[in-house]
Amino acid sequence: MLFRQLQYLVAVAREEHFGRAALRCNVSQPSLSSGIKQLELRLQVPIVLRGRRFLGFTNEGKQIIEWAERVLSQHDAMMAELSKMRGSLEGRVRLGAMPNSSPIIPLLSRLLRKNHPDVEIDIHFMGIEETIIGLQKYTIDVGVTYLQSELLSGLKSLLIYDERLSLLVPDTEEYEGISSITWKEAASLPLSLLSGSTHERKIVDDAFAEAGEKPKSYVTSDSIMNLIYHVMFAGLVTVIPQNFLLMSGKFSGVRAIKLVEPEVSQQVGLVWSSTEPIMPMARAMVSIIKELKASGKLEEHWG
Amino acid sequence: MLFRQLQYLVAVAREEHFGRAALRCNVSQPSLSSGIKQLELRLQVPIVLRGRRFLGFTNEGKQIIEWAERVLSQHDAMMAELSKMRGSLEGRVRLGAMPNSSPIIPLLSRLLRKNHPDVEIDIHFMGIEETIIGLQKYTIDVGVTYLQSELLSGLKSLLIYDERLSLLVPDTEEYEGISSITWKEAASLPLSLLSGSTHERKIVDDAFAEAGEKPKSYVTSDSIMNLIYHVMFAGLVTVIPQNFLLMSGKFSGVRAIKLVEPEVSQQVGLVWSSTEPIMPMARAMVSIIKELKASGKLEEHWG
DNA sequence: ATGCGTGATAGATAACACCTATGAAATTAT
DNA sequence: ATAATTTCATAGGTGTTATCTATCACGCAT
Repeated sequence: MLFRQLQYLVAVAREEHFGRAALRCNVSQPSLSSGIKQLELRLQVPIVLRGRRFLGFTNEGKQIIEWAERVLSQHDAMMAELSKMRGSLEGRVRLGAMPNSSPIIPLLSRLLRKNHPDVEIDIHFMGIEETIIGLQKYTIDVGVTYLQSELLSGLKSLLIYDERLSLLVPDTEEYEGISSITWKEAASLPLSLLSGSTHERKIVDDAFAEAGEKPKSYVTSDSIMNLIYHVMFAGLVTVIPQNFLLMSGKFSGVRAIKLVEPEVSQQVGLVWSSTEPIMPMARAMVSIIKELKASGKLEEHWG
Repeated sequence: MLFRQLQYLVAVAREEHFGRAALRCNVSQPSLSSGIKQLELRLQVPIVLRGRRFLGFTNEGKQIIEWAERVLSQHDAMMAELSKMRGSLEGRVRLGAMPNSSPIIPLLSRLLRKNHPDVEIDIHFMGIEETIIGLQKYTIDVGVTYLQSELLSGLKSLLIYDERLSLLVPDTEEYEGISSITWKEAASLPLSLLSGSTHERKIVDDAFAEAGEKPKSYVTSDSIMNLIYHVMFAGLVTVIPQNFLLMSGKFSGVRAIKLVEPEVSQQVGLVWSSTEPIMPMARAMVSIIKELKASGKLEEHWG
């Protein structure tokens, strides 16, 4: 049962703990232990660094894990294909999404649940580069990211929506009646922005740069939710994707103002590996996006 | 032991015969039979059409085979990676090559044997489209084809050499002293050309078209060797890649003449899947090509 | 009919994947 | 220091199963 052993191995890699890994695999801890040992015996190479507890993997082990994940990914895809042939798609979609796409993910999962009630969905938020690596290494099935990246060669993609940037401000008299604002003007306001060197932050910086500004950010955070809270409770303003606010009035005490000169627009879409045949989970997600776009639910979602 | 069962399945698919498949897998025929049956049981789906002999596969079976090949491809890659870690690369390279590249393949296999004596090589000649499909379906590890095809997106490639076309003529006084000839002139000679709608034939047709000619082919064959024989024994002329003849005097009674106006040149290179990490067999072939190009053996090979 | 090829079936055996119970070493708490 | 806890390995037993050899059943050709 080599497949099982590979599953044990990746479980140990994820949990870094034999007991929890066994739990995740629904076997007893000794079974998992001996499974790993059998694997090392058959592959003729030590994999786990063992002192009286889990100490990590050997270099060979790390490589084996990468391959094991690929093997299992294909295995799971085969099983999914089979379940579909038998009637209903079963299994798990591993979705890698950029945080900016967070508000629309529920639309996807809702449709997924409707069309394929037996499919679970694992959502992991990650950066664009990480998403692409995940697709290449088969640790995720599909990604949701910006499409215009150069990194997407060798991958297939499908547009979901255009992301527009807005300025989020407190709903006070200071900003009353303002329906649009230029980046230049915004630069002089008390800003809180996303941190780091992410693609998302770069878009904002580029837009300011195009308006000849290089504003400093009073508060820097890696969480959009946290930025919104800063607008609510600290009187700062921030730049967020429109879709975070356009679902009518889910946040109170804040308002979104259109940012112009320039009007920044980014394509957000589904990305998946261009293998042939297409992995069944990826295909399922693609048809869901198509259904979503055709149904008009997207526009409805954000008014 | 699902892996074994998948191997049984693809063996049956290849051999279309249970006994030979068992032989190939080094197990007895009943073992293989029950292995297949176990697989059908576990996957809950009939795979093989059974009357008192092998009658083909069900539709589900055909799909399962595709996935099985992908799974096993990753499995074999993992095993190869492991053997490399343990000292020497072991396994089998599945090479898909276009027939035109036939003369240089021995150079590759010779270097492969030198660098990796434990690696076997399976050479299958096939068309460009077939090669690309094979790479996508993981039925081959690397391909040798023309590089300028549009179909190569999502694949990695490395130039091996430039293919030039020559006119092959009988070594008689009729063609004595002629060292180059135009496509226009060649069009009026008794031609024998490759058949079909292959990429290789299209290049020849395009060259003639560029010279304003659309010659008819007295003899049409899908074998370059056969075309050469027609030049030798039927007094016809043909268009062949230079490299078929430039290895000094392996064919007697024929001569190659340079074809000009236009001078046709096609890049021939190694192609492989752009997965990450790169499959070990593909990596081995890549480094062999690099070594070959650096060593100057290629130029030496054809004078 | 007779013989041959092909795959399924029967019965026996050895391997092994799994379990529970327990042990040994290291870390943490008292 | 001593005890408790955590963590993984080991021991022994059990049921499953992958494999083998030997044989059978069916189709097909001579």
